[in-house]
Amino acid sequence: MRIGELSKATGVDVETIRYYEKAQLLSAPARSDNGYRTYTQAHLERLAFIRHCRALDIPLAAVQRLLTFVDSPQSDCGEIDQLIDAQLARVRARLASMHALERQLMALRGQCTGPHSAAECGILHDLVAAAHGEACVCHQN
Amino acid sequence: MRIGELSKATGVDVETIRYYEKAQLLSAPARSDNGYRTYTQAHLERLAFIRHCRALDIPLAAVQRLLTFVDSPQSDCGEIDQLIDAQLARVRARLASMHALERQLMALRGQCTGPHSAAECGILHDLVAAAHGEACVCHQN
DNA sequence: AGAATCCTTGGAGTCACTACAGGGTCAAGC
DNA sequence: GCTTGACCCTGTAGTGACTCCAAGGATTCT
Repeated sequence: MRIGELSKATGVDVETIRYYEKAQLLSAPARSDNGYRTYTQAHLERLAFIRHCRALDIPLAAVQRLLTFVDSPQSDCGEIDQLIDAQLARVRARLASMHALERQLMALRGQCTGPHSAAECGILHDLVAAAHGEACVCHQN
Repeated sequence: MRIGELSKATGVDVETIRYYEKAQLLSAPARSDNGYRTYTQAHLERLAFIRHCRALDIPLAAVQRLLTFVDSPQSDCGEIDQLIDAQLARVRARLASMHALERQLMALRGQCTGPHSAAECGILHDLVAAAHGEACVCHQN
């Protein structure tokens, strides 16, 4: 299978596949006489594994760790749990701060209703007030 | 005020302040005889404004647009509204995908309960199954 | 005087790609 | 045989918003 076919089969961009090879996530495939990469079914599965992990927003370094577990099935799975837990914690922390952000932006957006000049804009006023250390609607609590 | 004092006054890293100057967000300050940057109160306020926007996760390019409105109070504020709306939309889109992510990771985490080998690990099993195109707990729906 | 702290510049590293530039290879059609 | 177009190769640079470091000069404290 050439790189274009692998790309179509997995939906992963050709450049991204080459990037994974350089980043040592995908083993370098055999080359045909003309220098083209020739992939096997094993490569396809490994790539699908990587993309599935990435769909879960797992960093590439953690994906690499997970791949070593795929390759050594006898090892203890404790670190796998830890990796997923860490990822869950990251996602939850980000989620909480994004919720706060949404509230803050909504409060800020509420400061400006109709069309008028920047000088009269409640949003800008609020952002400038915050810069003076004064209270702002978005960071009141 | 020297850069270290500005840094302490605002809680912004010295390197970040220099970065803002290079990125044209903060105007280049005067220099004292020894070449040290000398900041004014106006710089401090501008920096506080930038950081407040960044706390709302507004991209630096958008912050730069906002700063031009601070400098020209007579202009129409329509674009300000648009900027905040765009930011709110970005945050909400990210929020939705992060919620989905949390659900997926929780389902995946539920596959592994006790300590055992990687070969028996439900998490790894699920990730590999997904790589084979089979159903996985995390992307069932 | 020496040490610690501060300041300067410039460049590289982070993450996970993405986008070229400048070439080589191959199959189909004329 | 030649052109066209799709594919492939390598290597490098860019993205955003910093962060870190090296190598040196200035200032301040003891």
